[in-house]
Amino acid sequence: MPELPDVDAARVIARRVAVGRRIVAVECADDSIVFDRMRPPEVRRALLGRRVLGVHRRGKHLWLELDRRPWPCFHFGMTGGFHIPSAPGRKLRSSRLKSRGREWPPRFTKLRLVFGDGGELVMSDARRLGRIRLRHDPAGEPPISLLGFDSLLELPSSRELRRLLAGRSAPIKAVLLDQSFSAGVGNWIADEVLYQARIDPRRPGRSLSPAEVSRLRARLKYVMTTAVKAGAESRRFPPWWLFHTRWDQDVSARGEKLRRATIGGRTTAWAPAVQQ
DNA sequence: CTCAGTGTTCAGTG
DNA sequence: TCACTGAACACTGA
Repeated sequence: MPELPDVDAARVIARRVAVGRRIVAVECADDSIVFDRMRPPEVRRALLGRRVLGVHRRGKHLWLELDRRPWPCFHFGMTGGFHIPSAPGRKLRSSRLKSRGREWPPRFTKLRLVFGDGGELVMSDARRLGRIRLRHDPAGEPPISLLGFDSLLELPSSRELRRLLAGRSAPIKAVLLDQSFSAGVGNWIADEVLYQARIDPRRPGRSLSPAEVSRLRARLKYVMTTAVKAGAESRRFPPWWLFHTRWDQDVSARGEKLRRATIGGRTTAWAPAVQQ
């Protein structure tokens, strides 16, 4: 699920159900990997009885602001995410919905928060690469303090971006995936941005011309804002985006032949005819 | 059974 | 010390 647009959608959901409410019950899986060596009692002690004052995001990290520290911080890894109970359906149409999709709490629930008004927020994670941590100053402590600029909210100027890229010999795709460079860029967004900026993902970061850096910046801003606006609902992305064909087609929607290779440790799709 | 996967971290290397 | 690379992590689903 999670690239920055998905995480921002989770932020909006959490804001709606949690802000202004008090946590009246906490269920916590005994999973010292996802909880980063914490045990359930420590988690419960920090959260139970607290009021939620806000929800914050930086890059792909989220945290809840409570009326007392420490605060819970969430990272979704590859398969984590927030869930809320589905709206009370009119008629529960028999077996189909029961087995899949609508079970509550969801399979792989790691943390379940119940609020004073009866609302709930669950963090689940099948693959267990996500993390839940407690921090007294989330933005000031690792891992969030180690992030680079937020790719949605604080894009540097082209000039600054050129400076940041100057020392980078890794492929530009790998640089974009580096969260200490541009926080929030994930695999498909890196490919999308490079496709739209017409830059070969294998190019060393430092080899980009000023014009290319400007295009990169503009397309990063455009892809992020568009994807966030769409609420991470990919059906609403413009039809010509690489996104729609990058996993399973030989050509882009515009008819350009696609090539795939591992770059920066990830499967990368690009259109050599238009990306140099 | 095998393999890839929307992400990060760590060890080893230059 | 820094930057880079690739393996490891843990599990699902095709």
